[in-house]
Amino acid sequence: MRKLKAPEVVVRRLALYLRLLQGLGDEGGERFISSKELGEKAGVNSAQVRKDLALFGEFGKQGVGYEVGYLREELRSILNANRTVNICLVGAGELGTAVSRYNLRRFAREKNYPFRLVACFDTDPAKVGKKIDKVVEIYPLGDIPVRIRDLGIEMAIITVPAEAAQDVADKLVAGGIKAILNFAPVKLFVPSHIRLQVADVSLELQQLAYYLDR
Amino acid sequence: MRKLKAPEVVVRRLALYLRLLQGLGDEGGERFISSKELGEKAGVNSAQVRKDLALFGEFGKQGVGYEVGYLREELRSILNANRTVNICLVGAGELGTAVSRYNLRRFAREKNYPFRLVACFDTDPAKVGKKIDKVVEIYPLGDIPVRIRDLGIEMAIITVPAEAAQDVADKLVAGGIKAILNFAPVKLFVPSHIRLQVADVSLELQQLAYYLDR
DNA sequence: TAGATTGTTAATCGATTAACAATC
DNA sequence: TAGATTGTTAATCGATTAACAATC
Repeated sequence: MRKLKAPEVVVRRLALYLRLLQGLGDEGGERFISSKELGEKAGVNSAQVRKDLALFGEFGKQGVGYEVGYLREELRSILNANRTVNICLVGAGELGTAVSRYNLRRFAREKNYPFRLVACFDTDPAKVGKKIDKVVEIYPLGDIPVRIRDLGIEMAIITVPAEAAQDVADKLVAGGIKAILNFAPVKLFVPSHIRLQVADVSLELQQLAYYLDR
Repeated sequence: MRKLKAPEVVVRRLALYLRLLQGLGDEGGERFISSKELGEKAGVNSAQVRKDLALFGEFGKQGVGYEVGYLREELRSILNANRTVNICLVGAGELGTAVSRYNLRRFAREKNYPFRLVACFDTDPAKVGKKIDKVVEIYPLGDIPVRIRDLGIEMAIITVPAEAAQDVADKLVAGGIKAILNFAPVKLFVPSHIRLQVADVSLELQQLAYYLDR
């Protein structure tokens, strides 16, 4: 349990480095990779790659680079990608169902995909009791605290309408969730010990639109 | 056509301010809002709000604040939210279909939602020719250049598998797209005049996972 | 006028990049 | 040994916050 407070932007790049290393394949490829090569794949400066990694240890060999397999395992360990993380989804609408299936499939197909969806929640009584992909049950929102505890859920994805999102976030926090990925188009406020990540499609489109005609 | 190169992070906050102002409602609310109030809603420092806005003009009145309706219209103009922007989607799989429907519905329901989905593209011959929500036709990838031109498409959303994403991006760029929102779990490389925004669910989950046990 | 809040300058903070001695 | 590349320090760059005169 490292108590390291790396900047968010560094964590994001580490996740990218890990993905790139995993894409390199176990066999057949080069055994070592330099910060220059990794930087090119990631679209960042080689000094930045070295600095990011150096925050967590000395993983490289001078004159040679980083051993791919070793660095990959180190990053998996740093990012908690070396264990299964149980997640849940709140809001089993169309987007929520699509995201759920996407996740379930990656978990089933990729041996290193660490996120396992173990529960969904929805207010709609017609949906409660049904299952997504025949495996993940949909529970009522009131079950959030029990299920988080009993199923060992650590992170949640919110795909409810904007108006409901803050209330859902509050319930998740009260239930003991540790991190939230929010798809709802609202700014959420959560206690500072809860990690919050934003996946706001219309905000991102609006950002892109700024650059049109420029 | 302002030729202003505002930092990306400022543009993101402007989009957030605009959404907050739109949420305030035309009638009934206060006529003016201070940088302090807007900052609290947005979760940012009041000085930052003033600085962000001051980059584009003098929108406020000393001692009073910003007139809500006026500031909203200015922001809509700055962000190109005051006109309809035609968009397309490549990859009419489950996630793509969900995102498409989400968009179509917001466009239909919210009078100020500026993004209109006018075309989808997919390689699957079984999908080509069908329509999403009975209104948006699915075309083969080869049609990208023609449709971009004929339908006046400015931005694209990519929801194809990782392996296909770079090729799709290249086709979109060749067809004259101006901006791309990428959901595929790969780092894309595009020319510098093309704006690229990332919506990478598994990368965001991986980022969140870092903070577990910390 | 007195109080409030802007727009802007200056101070602070943090992140990126360059440079290079250490060393494989 | 000669060449390459790391880890790290120093230099640069950019973004955030504080402070305040201007003024509604």
